[in-house]
Amino acid sequence: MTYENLDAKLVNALLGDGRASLRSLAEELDVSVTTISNHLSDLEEQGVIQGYSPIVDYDALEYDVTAIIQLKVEGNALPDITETLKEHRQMISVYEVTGDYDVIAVGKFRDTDGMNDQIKALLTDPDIKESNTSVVLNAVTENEQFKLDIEQ
Amino acid sequence: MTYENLDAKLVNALLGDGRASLRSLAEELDVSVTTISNHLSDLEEQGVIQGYSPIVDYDALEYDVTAIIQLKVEGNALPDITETLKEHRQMISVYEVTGDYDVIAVGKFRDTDGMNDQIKALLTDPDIKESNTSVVLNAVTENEQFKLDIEQ
DNA sequence: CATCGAGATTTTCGTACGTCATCACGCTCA
DNA sequence: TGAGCGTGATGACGTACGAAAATCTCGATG
Repeated sequence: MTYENLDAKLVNALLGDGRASLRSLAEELDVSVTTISNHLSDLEEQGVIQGYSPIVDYDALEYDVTAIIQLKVEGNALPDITETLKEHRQMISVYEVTGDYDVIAVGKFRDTDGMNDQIKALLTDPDIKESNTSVVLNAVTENEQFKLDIEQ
Repeated sequence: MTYENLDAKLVNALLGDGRASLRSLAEELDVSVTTISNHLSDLEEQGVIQGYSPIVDYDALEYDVTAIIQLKVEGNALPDITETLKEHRQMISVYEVTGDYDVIAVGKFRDTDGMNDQIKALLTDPDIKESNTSVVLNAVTENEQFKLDIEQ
């Protein structure tokens, strides 16, 4: 097994259970606990693994509405706009993109009223030339982290 | 402290560090280890916490291209299309939405060639009436899970 | 109708025990 | 020569269990 292979397998194992103990990981990958510990530290230091998080079901917590907001922005205002969006904690993802629009953002809200209020407040910015909001009817998959290829 | 309050604080603490030990969580929230253990089990059983995951930096792993794909679909083919997208493991999120398009999906690819191949393959489906792909220039924030309100 | 209180239920706690993570060390193998 | 291994020592960890505390239930009472 190559070094990189073990790293990829380790990441994949953690993607399966982010709270798995080093011992169980060692058993699963058939290497020693020491090796797991060393590789995991390396992955964290390299920034491949940036941290750990519970997978929270916001639907179960009464954040029922997800919306995808697309914006056309005055060219030089793009950094300001994305920074503003980023500071809204309910914005899950904010992307600067190519194509018809300049920014695509995904946000979660308690209800349609909460969504309306926040989006209307956002759109008062004069640097926003055009906007387009899609409300999510069904999140088929969301924020799914995929497992890495294992080279044989 | 109300029951719900402790649960929200526990989720928030885990959002800060998803591998935090029960003891450190107990100390942070000023309750016993047993209480943390019980509440955490409950949150997991209720589905509020659906699991745990490392936060993987795909950029560091040579998945450099993120694309947002929007599709207009023949009405009755929507479930098939979303299911197909879901099965592509590199699709991070797949949403059925209101608005101009019927489906919005976010995918990650090794490079633009890989992206092109996969998207072209997808678009051969005759039930897709129209598509629009935006390439992400800059992921300002991505898949950020936000902390819960704590009712006082 | 508001209040009380005994009993049941739920929630929290402390303890104890077996397991785990970490670190340093020297060894093995290719 | 460096990646991986095993060992041993130490402190931290997770879990089970019974006891204690808090909360809820609901009929009785003034």
